[in-house]
Amino acid sequence: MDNLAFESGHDHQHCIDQALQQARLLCRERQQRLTPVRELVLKLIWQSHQPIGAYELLPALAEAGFNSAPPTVYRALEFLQEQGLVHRIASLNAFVGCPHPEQAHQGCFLICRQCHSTSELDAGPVHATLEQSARAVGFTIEQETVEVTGLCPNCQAGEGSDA
Amino acid sequence: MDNLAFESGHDHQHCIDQALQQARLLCRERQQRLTPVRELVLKLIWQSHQPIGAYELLPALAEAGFNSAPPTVYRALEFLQEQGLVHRIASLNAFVGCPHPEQAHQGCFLICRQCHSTSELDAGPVHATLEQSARAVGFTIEQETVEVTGLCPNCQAGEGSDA
DNA sequence: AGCAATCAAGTTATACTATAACAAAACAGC
DNA sequence: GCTGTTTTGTTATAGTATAACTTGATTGCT
Repeated sequence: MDNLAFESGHDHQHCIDQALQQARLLCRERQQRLTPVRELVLKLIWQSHQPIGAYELLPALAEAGFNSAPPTVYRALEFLQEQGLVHRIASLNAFVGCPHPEQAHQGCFLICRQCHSTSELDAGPVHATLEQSARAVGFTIEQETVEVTGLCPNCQAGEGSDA
Repeated sequence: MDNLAFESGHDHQHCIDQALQQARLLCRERQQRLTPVRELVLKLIWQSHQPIGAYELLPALAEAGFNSAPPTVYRALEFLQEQGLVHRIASLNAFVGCPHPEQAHQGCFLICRQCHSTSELDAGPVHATLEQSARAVGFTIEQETVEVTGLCPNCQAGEGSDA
């Protein structure tokens, strides 16, 4: 689906701008308010371009003149999650920008344990498999947490030359 | 694989006894020490038969005369996880007994949001799907977190009659 | 524009989850 | 029994998240 995270030479600033632009558009369409603090949180998350912890965002909020107590950032994160603009990575207690916020979906992530780059995959195939297993036992799926940790292509190369 | 959690009439005490028996056996085989505090933690986890938080275990440890500071339980949990006897559920910050500790494997869980019963599925099918997606982008999988939340059969029945 | 209702942000306090670091005790092999 | 190793006790603290109440901004109505 979207594996920019594993490509070395992509235009990061372009990523950020595009994500923000789309967020503004979506929020307008949905009549949701992408307030300054919410937009800043989203921008910071995209700037990191890796899963980032809530508390890591606080200093930048403070610098920008906002209140930098935890509830501020958690409230922004809650909003952004509701709008599908960011996902939470449970195994890392961290948050990452969603490259496809236009329609609600479950996340499915590949997370490099070394460089922490994270790629969101199409959750479709995994969902189909899970749906089948769940149906077999009569379970109704509402939410899926699929987080895969390992080594991205770049870091595999690195490990090989180290050894 | 093992869906006891969704079957209403299973012999719970038997579950617990069997899990403990197998744990003792495995640890002996592996020359690992299933000390009293470790065994107690394992027993408590199986008694709950649902994901249970580390701090919820502390009172019972205190009653049994052990130190009940967090490190005690976290160390026991770490050991039990290393031995494959329990899994951690990242999306709940909780721990659950593993019904198949005899060989290392990734967990794949169905978690009922209402009654909190949790069933560990065979991770094979999901793993195959993930492996394929990962290979396509050159990612090497090391660890999988697959946690599905929804409604178990029993609770679906309950919701129907409520509405 | 003025008002009321709603939503968002500020603020303080605290709950929950997990680990670091060092001391004491228990255990295993010689 | 001595010694090195593993486990447990103990104290302190780091890291993550939310409750509850106050203040401020925005919206929609008249």
